[in-house]
Amino acid sequence: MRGVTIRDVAARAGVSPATASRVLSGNPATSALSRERVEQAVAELGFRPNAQARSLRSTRTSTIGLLISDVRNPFFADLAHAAEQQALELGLITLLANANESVEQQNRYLDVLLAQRVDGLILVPQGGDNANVEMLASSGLPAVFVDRVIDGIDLPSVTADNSSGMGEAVQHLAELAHRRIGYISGPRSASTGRERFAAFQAATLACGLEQDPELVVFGDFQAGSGAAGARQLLELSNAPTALIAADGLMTMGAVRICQELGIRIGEDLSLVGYDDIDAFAIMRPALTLIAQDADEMGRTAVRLLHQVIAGEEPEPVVLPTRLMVRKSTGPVKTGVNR
Amino acid sequence: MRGVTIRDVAARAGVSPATASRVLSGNPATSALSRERVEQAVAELGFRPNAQARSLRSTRTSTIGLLISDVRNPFFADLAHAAEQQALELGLITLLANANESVEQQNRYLDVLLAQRVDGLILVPQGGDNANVEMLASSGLPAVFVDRVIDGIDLPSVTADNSSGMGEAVQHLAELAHRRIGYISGPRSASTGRERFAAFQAATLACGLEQDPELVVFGDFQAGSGAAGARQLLELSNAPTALIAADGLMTMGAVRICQELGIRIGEDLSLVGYDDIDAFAIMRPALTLIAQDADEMGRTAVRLLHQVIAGEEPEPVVLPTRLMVRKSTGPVKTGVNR
DNA sequence: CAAATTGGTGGAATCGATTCCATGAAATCG
DNA sequence: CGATTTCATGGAATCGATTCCACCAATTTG
Repeated sequence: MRGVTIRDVAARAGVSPATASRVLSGNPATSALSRERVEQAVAELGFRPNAQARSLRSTRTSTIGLLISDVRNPFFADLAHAAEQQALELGLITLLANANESVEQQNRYLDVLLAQRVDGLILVPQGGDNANVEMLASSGLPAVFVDRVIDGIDLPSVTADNSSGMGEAVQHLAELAHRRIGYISGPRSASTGRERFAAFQAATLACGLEQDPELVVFGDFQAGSGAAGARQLLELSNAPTALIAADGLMTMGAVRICQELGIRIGEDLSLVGYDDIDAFAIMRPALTLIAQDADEMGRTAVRLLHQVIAGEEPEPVVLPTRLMVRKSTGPVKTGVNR
Repeated sequence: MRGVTIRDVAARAGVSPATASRVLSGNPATSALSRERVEQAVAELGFRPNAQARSLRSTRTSTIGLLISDVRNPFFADLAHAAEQQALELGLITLLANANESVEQQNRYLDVLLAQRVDGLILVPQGGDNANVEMLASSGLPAVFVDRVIDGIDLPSVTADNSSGMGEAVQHLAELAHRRIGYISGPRSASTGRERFAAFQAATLACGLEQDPELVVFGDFQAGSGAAGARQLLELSNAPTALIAADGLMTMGAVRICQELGIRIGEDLSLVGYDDIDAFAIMRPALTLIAQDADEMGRTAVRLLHQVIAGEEPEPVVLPTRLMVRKSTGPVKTGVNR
């Protein structure tokens, strides 16, 4: 069954490999007769073109790579799903790779995807060692950044406005009379980590809130660090009355810790999460959060990449973020010390 | 930068392409001198071997395909993550593809992955049109089923014991005096859907519970169908006092509906979920659920595939499932009609 | 010291599909 | 009706790395 080549097909159809190839690639310069005979031979032999051989010659693979930072993060799962569907519509196949929030693994997959000669690459860059990403950018392979960018590397990008949603969140908490807001930040190595933190600082300053460095802890966008950060903040002698976490997984970690410590979210503590993850809607209390549109981000990334492949130079796209107020935030409790 | 071939490297190093190739593939029949010169040339030119050309000749790609049914289902996200890490340890690169619970899309990706000449394939088969899967099985390409199987197609598999956890769950509910248990089933097209349903029926029979066909609704393993199913069951004139959902996403849908209908989970209604998803642990009340080890399943699938690639014929592996009792199940309320 | 082994090397064939180029037949035109 | 264009086709080169085979030099062995 395996090892059926186009030569076998051609022989069976009584034509040359050249003609068989033309039929298979939809080249119009083929007669109805040979088209029919080749198609029948293909069916009879169960022929499957070897993509390697094909793209070796034609230098196109109709395949794009999507290198995300964490499959287990629902935000990226959604993004990947939307991107893949959009790619399918454009006739592109998506090979998904998971950097697992590790630069080393990112670089490894970068190598693999380049070696696979994908037609283009969508990348959620990890911070740290950028050598491979720089190589990618200068290689001329169509590529776009999604969600995060790397300063100094000029590639088209789709990102979210990391500032406006955060500003709304801080203002919302300020209006509820919170003065000390704890912040569980993403890593400084990620642009999203830096931008959200900067937005947090700017907003607390603008609202005249306390700017105590003790109120900020740095995590790595994974649940464990969110938990550790929340614990550290909540065990402060002068603990914050509200908490903002900078991504979905760290939010989950923070929630877990609140429960362990017996802190009632929405009453004893106001919590603002990040990312509009399904689970956050059905939690009780439902989580107030900063939402970004993962689906739109995924789709846009593919469209941008498609443009780059077509030789265009698309402008960077910045999608909005917004605060969704639900039940995990409330007025600060005055006089009651927990 | 692009288009550097091994010929360029060889020329720069002053050796033949054959020697350059040997150095690059770690063939011991190379002198220290040429090894050094080739490596330097590679570095200077930024040479990247073309995987297509390589595997065209050597028929190995060191790449495996992992075709899951839904990236957005945390169970499969966990499974994919674990599989990928295990593959990396064995020196294999995982290309992840997402069937999106659709046979058509599964078949499309099956074509692509075969054309990419992956060394092996791990597949969560969709039900329905099996033609492509049969083709796969008879093609001789190393392949294993994970999570689900297709009857009549003899491939090594890693599945969960869909029976024991379900049995425990029904018994647990029976002990809490529930007599009418609603069941939100997976599709009959999936082996897991069928097996869990069969286990549910067997267990209700064994425990002497009601076997009303009205108590069973069929979903498609996605959140929407879980919601629709839960609504249908809970709006029954003679509604069940307990609900079991057959996968994680349908469980989430069911929870959402309970909240919409104002039904207090764990008090008005007992709910047993499926899959040990992080979110289920931090929900209030924490969900009682049937847990399977997604990580172990992913790792085992890769190990099995590795064995198949090595020419062995591994036995099917069945992993245990177990009931984790938390707070969403409680004694049936007698006398109180909601 | 001749013969056999070992080790490194280069030339050339190879993997399978695509595509350039030349060719011959049919169709169109002046 | 001869000349030109169109069209389908086959032969052969090609993509880039691997690997078989032959070769030569250096070493070891009888």
